[in-house]
Amino acid sequence: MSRAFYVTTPIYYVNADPHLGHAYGTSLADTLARYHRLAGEETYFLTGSDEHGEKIAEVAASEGTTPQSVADRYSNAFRETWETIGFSFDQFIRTTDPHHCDVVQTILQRIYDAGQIEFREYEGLYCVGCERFLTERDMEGGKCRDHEREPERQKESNYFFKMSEHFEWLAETLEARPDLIRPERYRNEVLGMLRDESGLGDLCISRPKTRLDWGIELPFDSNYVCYVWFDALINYLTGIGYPDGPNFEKYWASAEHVIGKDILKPHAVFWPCMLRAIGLPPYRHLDVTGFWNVEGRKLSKSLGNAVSPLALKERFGFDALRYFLLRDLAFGSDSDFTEAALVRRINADLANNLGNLVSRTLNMTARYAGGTVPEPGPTGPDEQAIAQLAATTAAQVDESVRRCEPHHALECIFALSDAVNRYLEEQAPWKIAKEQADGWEKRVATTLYTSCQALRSLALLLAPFLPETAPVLLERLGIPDALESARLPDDAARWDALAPGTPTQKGAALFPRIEIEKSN
RNA sequence: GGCGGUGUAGCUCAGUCGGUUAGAGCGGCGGCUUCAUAAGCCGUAGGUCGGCAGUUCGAGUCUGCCCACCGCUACCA
Repeated sequence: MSRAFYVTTPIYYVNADPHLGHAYGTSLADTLARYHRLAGEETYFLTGSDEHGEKIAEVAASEGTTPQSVADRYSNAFRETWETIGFSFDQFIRTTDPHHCDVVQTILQRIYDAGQIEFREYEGLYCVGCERFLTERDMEGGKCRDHEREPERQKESNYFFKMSEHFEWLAETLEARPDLIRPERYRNEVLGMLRDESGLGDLCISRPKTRLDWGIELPFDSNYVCYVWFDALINYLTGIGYPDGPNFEKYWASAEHVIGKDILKPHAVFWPCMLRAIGLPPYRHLDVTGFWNVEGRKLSKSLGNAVSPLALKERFGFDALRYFLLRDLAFGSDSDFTEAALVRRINADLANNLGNLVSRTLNMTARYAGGTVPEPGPTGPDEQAIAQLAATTAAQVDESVRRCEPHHALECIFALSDAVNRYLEEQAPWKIAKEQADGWEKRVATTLYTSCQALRSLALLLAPFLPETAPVLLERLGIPDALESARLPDDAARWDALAPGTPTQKGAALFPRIEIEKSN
């Protein structure tokens, strides 16, 4: 029985166009999905859009249009961008899909029947300008910060999910499963939230329609709609056919959510508690990413420095961009996106190291071996060392990907490429070919054979990270179908899979070097 | 304020259970080489491991205090 793998991106809130941060999270999930597929696991990759809630209603009101049309516009922008880029998601879910709304209502009713939802009257300070209740933080000198007016004391009744009943269980679960939330610092943060109880209580899951009607109606009270987070999180279940889809159990048991650090609390606290109330086990991993700054500044709508993923794809190619994102951001930390750093990374790793290795290997194969993978002569310790390193690298990549450390996986892969460059330098087949001493042809053949095998390993290991480039490389190695039957990590460690006699093609530069521009 | 994190070569960062001369990549500099994308390879950088004190035979690696920056505590990936 093959293993399963289920990965999700956050569902993107439809009040802005896709930017670098969205592209990063989706690239990570896409890479994980591709890796696990190549590892022979039944993989399901879900992304989508989160479309309910006040902010969308506000945007619609300000534009004089309907929330649905705002949601349609941005949801399409995300879906089309992701399709253009070529992400390998299996489904693009929308929280306004009728099926999703049905599932949300089913779950609400079930939790309600189980006594996990309570109707409570709430009295607080309501700001007419904000159209919401204020907390102390929203006020200064007794007035709303935004509107500088005194809020009114109002009563409102709402439904609350008795979330706090699950906190003890959640804390124990986090203690028992150190890799549930990773990197570890975010797990610690969540434990902190649970410990000091600052502000964390039961979760208000309703909004009266008099205030907000853009949401899913509560099945047990048509005067209310569901709080947007409660609705949104459930997409992760809807997407794989909850409650009775044939694959639901299989996928849910291997669920892995990729999120940004800004939405840690809903995913690390609300969601596990909700799942427990629903009667489901928690997800397997929550992978929390850091943020990208741009040229030293925070990514922000008001600064207008949001970087369009499509524009970057146009200029640099998506494989290169994605490589930079996954390589340069230590998983979990923040990092700075600069064009200078991007160009440096592309040139140093993709052009000089990998791309040039491909060029020189395939060029020499054409020149000294008639354009086919040569029949090797006897191998020595140098060849065995390369083969050994490929095997080690495959194992390291597997481990790193499973720990959600893409930067480390890539570091290992490029160390292999680096080692092959050095190996070539030591063997110097061009020199041997020139001197033509006894048996020179066999020696050159052995060297080129070894390099070609290494390129094959590199292409397989890179396939999840560079989905456009890896197939090109495999094609040049004369094995265009290699990915169809490949199994990572073991196949990347095989050293006999590229048969002598296989025709190779030199081709153009895989990643042309980018010359320094004075654009900024 | 509270909780947490970070501070290691010019830049980005690794540094497991404390132990010989503190590492990598990039950049810079010098040399070699020409199969290759002016790419590659070799050598080099002498950094008080934020500061002070302590524990120890011995601390970047543990303890305390201090300084700086950052995150969370408030539904922007």
